[in-house]
Amino acid sequence: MTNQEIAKIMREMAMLYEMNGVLFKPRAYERAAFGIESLSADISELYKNGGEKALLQISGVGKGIAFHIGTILRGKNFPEYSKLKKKIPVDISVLSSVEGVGPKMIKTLYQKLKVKNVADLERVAKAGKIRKLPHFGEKSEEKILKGIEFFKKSCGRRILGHVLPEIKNMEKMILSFAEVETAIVAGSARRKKETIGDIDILAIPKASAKPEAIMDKFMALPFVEHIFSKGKTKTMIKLKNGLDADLRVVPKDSYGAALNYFTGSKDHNVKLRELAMKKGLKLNEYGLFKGKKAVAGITEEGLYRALGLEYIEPEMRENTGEIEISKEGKLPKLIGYGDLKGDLQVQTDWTDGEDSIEMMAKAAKETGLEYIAITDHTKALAMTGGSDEKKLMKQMAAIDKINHKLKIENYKLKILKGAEVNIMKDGSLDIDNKTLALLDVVGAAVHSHFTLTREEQTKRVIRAMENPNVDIIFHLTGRVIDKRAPIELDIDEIIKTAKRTKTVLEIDAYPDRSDIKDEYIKKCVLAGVKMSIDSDAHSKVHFRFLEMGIAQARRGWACKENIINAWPLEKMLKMLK
DNA sequence: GCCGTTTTCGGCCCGACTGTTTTCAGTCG
Repeated sequence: MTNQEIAKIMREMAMLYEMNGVLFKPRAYERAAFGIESLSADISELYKNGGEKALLQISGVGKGIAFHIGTILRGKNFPEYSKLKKKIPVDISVLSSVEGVGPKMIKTLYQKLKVKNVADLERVAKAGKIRKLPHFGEKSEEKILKGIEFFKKSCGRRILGHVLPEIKNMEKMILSFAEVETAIVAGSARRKKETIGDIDILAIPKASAKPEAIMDKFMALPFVEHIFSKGKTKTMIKLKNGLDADLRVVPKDSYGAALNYFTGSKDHNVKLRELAMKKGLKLNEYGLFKGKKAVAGITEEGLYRALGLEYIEPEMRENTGEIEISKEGKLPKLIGYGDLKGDLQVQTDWTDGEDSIEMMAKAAKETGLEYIAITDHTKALAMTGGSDEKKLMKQMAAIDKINHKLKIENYKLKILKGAEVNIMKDGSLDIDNKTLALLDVVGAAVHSHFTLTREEQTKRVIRAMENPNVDIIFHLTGRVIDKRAPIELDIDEIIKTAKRTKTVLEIDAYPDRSDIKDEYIKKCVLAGVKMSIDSDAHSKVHFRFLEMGIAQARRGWACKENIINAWPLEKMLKMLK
């Protein structure tokens, strides 16, 4: 069984207990589900090697839940689950994903109307049966139907890199309202998660302005599809692009507390509130209070300070140890959004890119870079017109010429010669070593045989890393979010080999890839393995993706010294093999 | 059922909005 499947059962358990009015267990199971979902190791593997004891290291999993997971993994019945499920045999996970439908409602709908799934729900709602139930009415029924409609066309979470321009645009529009003093996007977009489920926006009204006026303007924006709820301080809408957006308006004195609250993550916030409580304080979105007196909350910095913490960057706020380290004053100084000096993976019209070497170089310069490596595909990737040794030699000569030209034009940008060579099934490369040795930057990548076993894939990539010419492994796991699963790899073994062979692991910033992911970045930082942040640009407009790569690195707690292309050119080149 | 700078028992984050009632439960974040 996969981590996802186990996590799903834990989440269902949480809802089943919730339905039955059991206290505290729902939260416990939810936390266990979250812990399992964010686990990098395979839970069944963990159990096989270390038994129930090994499961205790999963956050939110204690003796009780470890025992239950053990039972499930041994293929046996999990008695409490079967019992509760028998009482209310419905598709809880799916039903609860309908907006506005929760555990208690699911229970009532099953007991009174035998609703087991979304199709049943739609049928009874359309038949007008729901409005006749006690505590339900016409409006609840309409709300459910609307929820089903959105459920049907819901596209789930969206890749942040894809929707970020729209989000920034929306932020700008709200900022332009006459009544708004300041507005900022919070939530998972501010934490720069790979994907986001909705957009949270915080606005502060001008002293003279009424919050209602801001709400009215917000709801009148052209991209609003539907209004879920509207109040003086909180409005929830659905956008035409399918995303939900919440706007909250708070007084100026609460800006820091509100921004912190709406940025999340939920777990980070809970931990902060617990910390406040232990200090005899109360934290909510309006401030940090001692009795009725606010002691902090105007700024986020002040809020953290009052809690005895260093300021924690939004990208770190996941309650994965950042609060503890912050207490000790030992937070890493994360790489900044303006810190990149180069980009080591750039494709051009020599293969599957859209623009010429010179156009890419000039666009890179405008982005603020000092060097780029041209890394077109090589011959095994025939569909891209990949280079063979001869074409690479030709391209190297062309790069010399363009570098010369840029120098005369006083463009302070250096183009490096590189390639994105293919790692073949057996770990060999599709370009000979003699030619690779002539390149400044050799990136190697898996573009085929995605379904080999974990052992085979690991061996294959390790062999590539052992090649004395391979400087960087590009997009290590090969995943494409929502399209292709990552290849199976023994990450710890890969990181060990990277350290031994001085191979750099890339953080591919192309939004669909975002590869390697944050938890692997954290492992690299710990192991002292260097990384690069590359755009994987296939067009001159793609350099904007570097922002997403930096975000990913920050979520993995990486600093400037961990990222080789944040270094000056000479120092970076010395690092390469 | 979990967890620990109130530590092996006794707590467990906090508030907005809605709909159906008329003081609050359910849902959401």
